[in-house]
Amino acid sequence: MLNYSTSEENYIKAIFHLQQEDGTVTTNELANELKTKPASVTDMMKKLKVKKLLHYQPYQGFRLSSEGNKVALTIIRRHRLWEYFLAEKLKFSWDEVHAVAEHLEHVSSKKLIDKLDEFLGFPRTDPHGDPIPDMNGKIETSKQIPLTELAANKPAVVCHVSDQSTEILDLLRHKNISIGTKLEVKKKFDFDDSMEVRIGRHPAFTISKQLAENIFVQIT
Amino acid sequence: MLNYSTSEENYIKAIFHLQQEDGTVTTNELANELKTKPASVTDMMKKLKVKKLLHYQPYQGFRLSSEGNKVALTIIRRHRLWEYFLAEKLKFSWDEVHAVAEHLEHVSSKKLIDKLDEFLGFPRTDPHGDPIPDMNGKIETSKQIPLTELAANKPAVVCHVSDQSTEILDLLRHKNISIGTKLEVKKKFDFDDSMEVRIGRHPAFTISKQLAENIFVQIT
DNA sequence: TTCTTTTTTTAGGTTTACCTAAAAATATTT
DNA sequence: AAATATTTTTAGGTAAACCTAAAAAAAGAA
Repeated sequence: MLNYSTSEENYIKAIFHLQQEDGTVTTNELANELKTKPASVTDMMKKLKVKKLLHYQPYQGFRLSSEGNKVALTIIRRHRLWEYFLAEKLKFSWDEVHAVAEHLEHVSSKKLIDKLDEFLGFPRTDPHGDPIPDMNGKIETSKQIPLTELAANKPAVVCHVSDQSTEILDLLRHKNISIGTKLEVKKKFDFDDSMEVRIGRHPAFTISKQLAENIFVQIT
Repeated sequence: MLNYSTSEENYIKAIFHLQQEDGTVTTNELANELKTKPASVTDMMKKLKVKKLLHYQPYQGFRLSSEGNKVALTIIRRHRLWEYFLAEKLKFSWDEVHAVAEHLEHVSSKKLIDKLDEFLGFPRTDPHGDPIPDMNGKIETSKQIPLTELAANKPAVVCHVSDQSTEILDLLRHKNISIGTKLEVKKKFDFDDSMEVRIGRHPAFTISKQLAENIFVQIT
């Protein structure tokens, strides 16, 4: 696998994430995600097309080629392993790891990453509950659903929080929810889409629609 | 302290190292060290002068300002802590750490480096025996002398090897010399400046002038 | 000291990754 | 379907960090 610039890597990673939801990604979506201008996106798309990392016809949006996907997965592997390292070994808090990992992920030595993986004991998920691709780019695809879609009285475990702001962390800490928390939805209110949630034998409490949308769980 | 580009950091680091020997650094020396062209060096010197990181009058060579020195020491701190991490935790061999640390050193989070330092147990030297600056940029200045200058029968400990090629590593391994090895010079031969060296109670063996020049020791 | 060589700087060009503004293509409304 | 709005691309420009070639300054030799 060739080496790519930090900028190219950031584009590839962003496309990978956006196409999980959309299938195909548009110029504006990508410009917005990367806080850059549509014209810059078009420039880069031409370059990545020449490098055969993505499929792109002008005005038609784009998606990664299989080579592009492979590249994306190695970047995500680096990112998540560094996040795990920062949280687990250096005791960074949950909401601090992302920003630092954004920089570390661009150091591209394969040997470094594989040895780091080994040193960390081959962790399967990062501190946000996202799965870490293995050496071959294989990634666990567990069916994560937002809390809004969890049926009532189904026991589930929190595996991911999509928003990573300090504000949401604060709220989650207050409600005693973190990755690995086992919970059940007891009741949903159609009026404002809020819900009553219960952790173990504790008394149930209320969660807003906005919060529930950002909490992802796996049914247990 | 401000943030500097990877390129700026590499220039600052190179000047720092060169001025240890020379006091003042010339355009050609620096171009040679960084494998770039003299014209590029002049460009960068102008920029670093504006940023007040160095003293520079056209045609007069340059040296770092006190601010420049501070910056250099934080980069060296990052580099050597990462080298220590790679060797100690990830089990990289001695001659592999440098190349990877060259990339990691440009990740500029102060918190990352201070936490890494703590995680590693505040090591005082990197795997090559070079001292690691502390959080305030203080660096141990132990009088390291090349083996060529060590008087006969003075016990000393190997603290540094200046050349870091695979070839020298190979030779050192064969002779059983590494950082921390305690040795004594038994005899010097003026004809070719070779010397007889003895490690502990083992039989003495010969070291060439070229090798001795690259081995640095501290008297114990 | 003057001439020659070496070193350093200037002038002008390239590439990467951005940008703005305008043109072209596509989508949406009426 | 035509008009309008939005999205995307093109055209042309900027800054960083490099380059080559030529000019200027400094150093060394005759």
